[in-house]
Amino acid sequence: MNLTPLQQDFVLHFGEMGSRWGINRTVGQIYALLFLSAEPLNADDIVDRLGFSRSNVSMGLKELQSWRLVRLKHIPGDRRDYFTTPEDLWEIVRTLVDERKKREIDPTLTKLRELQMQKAANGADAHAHARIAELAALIELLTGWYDDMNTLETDRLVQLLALGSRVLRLIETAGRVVPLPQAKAGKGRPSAAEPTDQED
Amino acid sequence: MNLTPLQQDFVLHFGEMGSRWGINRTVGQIYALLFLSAEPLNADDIVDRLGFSRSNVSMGLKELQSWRLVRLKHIPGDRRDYFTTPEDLWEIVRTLVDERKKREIDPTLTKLRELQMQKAANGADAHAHARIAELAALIELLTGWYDDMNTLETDRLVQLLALGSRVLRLIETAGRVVPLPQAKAGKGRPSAAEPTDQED
DNA sequence: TGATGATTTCAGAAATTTCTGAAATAGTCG
DNA sequence: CGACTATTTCAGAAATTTCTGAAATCATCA
Repeated sequence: MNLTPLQQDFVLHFGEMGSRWGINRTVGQIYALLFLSAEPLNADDIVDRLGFSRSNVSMGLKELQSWRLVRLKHIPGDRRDYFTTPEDLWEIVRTLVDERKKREIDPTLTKLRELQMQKAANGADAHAHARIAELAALIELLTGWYDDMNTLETDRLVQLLALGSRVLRLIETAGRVVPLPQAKAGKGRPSAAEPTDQED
Repeated sequence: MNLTPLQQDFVLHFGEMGSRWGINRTVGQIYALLFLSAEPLNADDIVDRLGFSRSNVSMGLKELQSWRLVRLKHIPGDRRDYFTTPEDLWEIVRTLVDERKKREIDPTLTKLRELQMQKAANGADAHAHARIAELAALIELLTGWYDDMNTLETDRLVQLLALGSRVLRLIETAGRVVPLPQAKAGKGRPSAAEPTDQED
């Protein structure tokens, strides 16, 4: 390895963590290396620094490209492909969440809707059907929220995140001026059907 | 398998998806089965319905317990352990996110802080240090937001999620009455940086 | 077109994870 | 205590995933 101690430490950590996420060690290390690197790297650079086989690096880069997490660059007069991560960290986060949602959530939501269709003719499976409906509603609420937040500009998003639960107080203030729309819960506990401007 | 078609379809799907999440097929199927089941099941019930070996079910249940995703119940006059999932779906979601945060995010945040400490005496690794600081700030923003939201009651949380980005409009309304605190961004890039000569 | 070099593919090797049956352990009751 | 049942542990088998080197493909340039 041809890395500074800082780089090495970071890269090894991401290799380890990679397996807790759905990605393998190689891919994690390649991404970590690219993430820290000030300038684009080509596949052989990565081979030199991480010591994986050329083909493994090739596959790792392909995997990262399928996640849309790396950018391909070209250096004039050099035929090789160079890779970087996006400069903007928020772009990385958005891509990561989008892809994970697409791979890990959307198929399940599709399946749940499909299962909801096959309503048993008799009243069998009542409990299972109820549970599935509840789960589908909850996932729809969460993904709907995410899709909505994802339309915001980063600056706005960061403002909102930094506010955290304090938004509630502000909303209540606003609620005294503008009437609030009623939240439609995901079959959420028969408790709340009352006015929104309650205090705690 | 001693399952209705609905159960079977659901259980098999969760087995498949399990591997996209960090959990294996067995554990996914066991959880799916418990999730749909109207009454608690013991280990042998699970063996009967899913056809795994007894020891595999034992390990799967242990794994689910380590995630705090199942509840242990006892039936009077029966020595065996019975398992259920929490009735309240939101409790499941909260536990899931908490555990994933603990296993997948927190160790990285710790590592990043540690790396930030070892500031190189000379100005070496400047870019890497900058990138690490940026990443740490972003993760802190996100986990801070999460911890904050997690203190809310479910009803409140659902209201907020259902509102989505419309909170912004309400906040602006409030902002005309109460001055808003300024959000402190995670070193968040002045949005559109320089153009990149990337390709697809 | 052919030479050169970059990149990908792919079959099998290596490593890792999952799963099983058998044995060990733990707990309860008479 | 001893018989009985429930549960866990664990070494090795089976399955899956990752990794490699060799060969094939692709692209560029003279």
